[in-house]
Amino acid sequence: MSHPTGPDHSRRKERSRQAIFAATRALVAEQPYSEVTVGAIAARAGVGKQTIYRRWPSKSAVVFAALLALSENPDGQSLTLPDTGDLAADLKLVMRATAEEFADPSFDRLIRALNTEITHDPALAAEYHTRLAQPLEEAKRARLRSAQEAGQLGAEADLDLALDVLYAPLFQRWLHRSGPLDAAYTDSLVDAMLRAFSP
Amino acid sequence: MSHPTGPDHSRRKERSRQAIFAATRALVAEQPYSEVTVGAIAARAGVGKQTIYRRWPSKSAVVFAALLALSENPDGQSLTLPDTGDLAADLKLVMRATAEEFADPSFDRLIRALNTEITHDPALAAEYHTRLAQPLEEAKRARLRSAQEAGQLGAEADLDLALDVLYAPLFQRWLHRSGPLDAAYTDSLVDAMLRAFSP
Amino acid sequence: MSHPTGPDHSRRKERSRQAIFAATRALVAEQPYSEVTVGAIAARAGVGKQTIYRRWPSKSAVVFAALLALSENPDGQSLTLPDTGDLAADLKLVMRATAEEFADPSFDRLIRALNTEITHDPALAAEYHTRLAQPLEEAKRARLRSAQEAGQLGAEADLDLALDVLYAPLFQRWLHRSGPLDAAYTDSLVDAMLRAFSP
Amino acid sequence: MSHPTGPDHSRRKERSRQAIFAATRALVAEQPYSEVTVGAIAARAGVGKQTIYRRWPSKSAVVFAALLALSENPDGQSLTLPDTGDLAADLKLVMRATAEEFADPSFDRLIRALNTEITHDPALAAEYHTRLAQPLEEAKRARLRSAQEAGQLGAEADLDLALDVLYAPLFQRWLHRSGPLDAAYTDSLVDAMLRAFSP
DNA sequence: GAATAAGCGAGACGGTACGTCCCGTCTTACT
DNA sequence: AGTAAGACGGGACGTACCGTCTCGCTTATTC
Repeated sequence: MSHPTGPDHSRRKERSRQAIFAATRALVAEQPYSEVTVGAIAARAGVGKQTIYRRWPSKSAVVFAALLALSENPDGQSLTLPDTGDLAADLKLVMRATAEEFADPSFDRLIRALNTEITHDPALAAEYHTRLAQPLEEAKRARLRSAQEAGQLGAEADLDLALDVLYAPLFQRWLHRSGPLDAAYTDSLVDAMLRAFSP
Repeated sequence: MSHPTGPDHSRRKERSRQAIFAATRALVAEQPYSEVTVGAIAARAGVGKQTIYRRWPSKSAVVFAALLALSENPDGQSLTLPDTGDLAADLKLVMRATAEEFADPSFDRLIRALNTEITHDPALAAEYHTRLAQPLEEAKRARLRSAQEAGQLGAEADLDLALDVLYAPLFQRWLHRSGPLDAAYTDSLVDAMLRAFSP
Repeated sequence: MSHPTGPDHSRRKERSRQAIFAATRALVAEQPYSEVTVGAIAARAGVGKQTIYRRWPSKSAVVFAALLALSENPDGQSLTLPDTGDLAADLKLVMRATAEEFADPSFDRLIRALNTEITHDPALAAEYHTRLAQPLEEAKRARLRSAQEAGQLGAEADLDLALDVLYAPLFQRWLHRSGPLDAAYTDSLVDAMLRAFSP
Repeated sequence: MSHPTGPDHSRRKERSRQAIFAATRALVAEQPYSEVTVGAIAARAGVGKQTIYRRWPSKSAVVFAALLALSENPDGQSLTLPDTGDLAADLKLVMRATAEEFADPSFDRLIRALNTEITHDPALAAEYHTRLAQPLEEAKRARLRSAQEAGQLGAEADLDLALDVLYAPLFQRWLHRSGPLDAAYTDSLVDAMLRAFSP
């Protein structure tokens, strides 16, 4: 089973691919996204600019691919959220962890860059949803479904809506820096969601 | 009554100011934000580039000012939301109207541009909150407070959290284009919020 | 009397023009012509690349203009060759001086570069002839005409042909490095020309 | 009898060699020399770039080799100029023929390219003289020597100088396009040379 | 006749210069 | 004094080739 595109320069290809991703992540983490240039990525990766342009059409696409490659689960095993039986406790734990991730400046810059890109490019947005957001959402939905089956959520509860109610306020507060991402806030979101969707 | 800046050039100043804002809004509405340039705004407004740079430090600031000027309530009268006494109906009406606004492509582009800027620039974000978001939020909060006083919401309800639960999912769905912004969705958000915060 | 092309930024313009010419001459003199780049000229001149491209269409044109500017007689006074009455002595003197000029490595590189350009671009060749070659040729022709009137050259002698016979072998020997450019050679050219065109 | 370089791939080698030369000549004849690229030669010849770089160090060298291969006398027989006993007539004939060769656009481009290369690269210049120029010059010199022995040229005449006087003006007029390469001009050169070097 | 290894076509690679675009500043002529 | 116009120094863009490298395939010889 060979590629139809010609000789398989796969070793060099893979090496440069990883170098490009590493350089991209480093640069996006250490300076504002708009000041990252394709030339700088190439130089840091020890790669010609053409090697980047041959594979991706724009800076956005490279950055996006670099973040995807970082986040993707390579061995196909699916994510699962903790399930102790105590829904409120489990959700509060997970949301506090999420809020903490956003506190890291590098991660913050990376995700802001990613968010800007998917905001302006529907094609990237679609790929983002398929490859990153959906697997994560599915894990969250699975936890809610388990709670629903245990009678902790209403039988008719719209679990997707419940997830929106949980996560959208957190995301928005982070994106607009409109308030602290602390445990009090995430806990109150969990409580509100439970009041809305309990039986 | 002259300005403290010297002889009275205020008429010219005001004329060019309005021309710049009009040109900015037109350009941002008709093409991707990143392709709008200060040079193009100046040319369209029939103004020298320096006239823009003398007043604002960057493209973002001009765009932001143009949007502020558009949205601000010039005569100081504060916004109010409808209050028929039926909280659910009033909120559903308002949220459907909000969702419809987002459907307009020009408005969509403008708000995405604005959102990108405030996402990356905390100073702009602060100004945005003070001058645009807070007045609107205050109007919404006032409506909820009125309902709370009428006993339609719990006495202890956190009204800011309630607003987040109502609006953040709507905003996120629009920003990420993760689903239709239809009445079914906005209505279900109102219902969820009411379940969570009713007495 | 103003330029029709807009505001007269003539001071800056002239300063950058001279800086570009100086940088060009320095670079062409110190390295092979093909390794001189427009970017390097701009950097050395402390000028943006666009300032060069705004004025000349290509590297060749800049180099050519820089050499023209160097060689042109700014105050309109015409060249004259020595005229002692002894034609052979005068010509031998002039040709030895010409041969010595070619011995300077910087000058050599500059003239080779110029020669390559006019060899490949008829438009440049025409300009070269009008502005550099013809004035010089006219001076030489005038010396021969003076000799002709003194009866030292045949009345019917084709003076242009005589000039070709004098200078073309010198030029070719230099261009192809096919032999030494010494006094013996230039003197023998003068002698041959005199034998061919004396009465 | 095998080459020292290993197994005898000489047939393939020779085929690709000829393909490279043909492609090179075609490309140099049909477009400006500076726009001919090694990649284009390789593609036109149906050959990998490495096959070219393995054999020649640069584009110049390939072009030069292609022209040498074209012009060289493969069977070792030496050139001879016509010798009817009438020196003036013989030389005028030969020079008219030379002038006509230069009129062919393809030939013109080829020779200009060759000239540019040998102008800038002394090593190529040396090879050019040894393998192309000298055999031709020797033939011309032989014709003059024959005339000298017949008493048609002075016994002391410097035949190399005579050749320079004949050919350099023709070459220079072609190179700089400074006048028509017609019979009147070539004839007048022959006449001038004869006046200068006759007994 | 199959195994071996040299050389080939193809073309991706790291790198450099290209010529263009736009930035934010500066200069000029005009009002 | 402040403006419209636009040239300027600077720097990133995305492209074209350079000369090198790696790959799989073709050949021709060797066992």
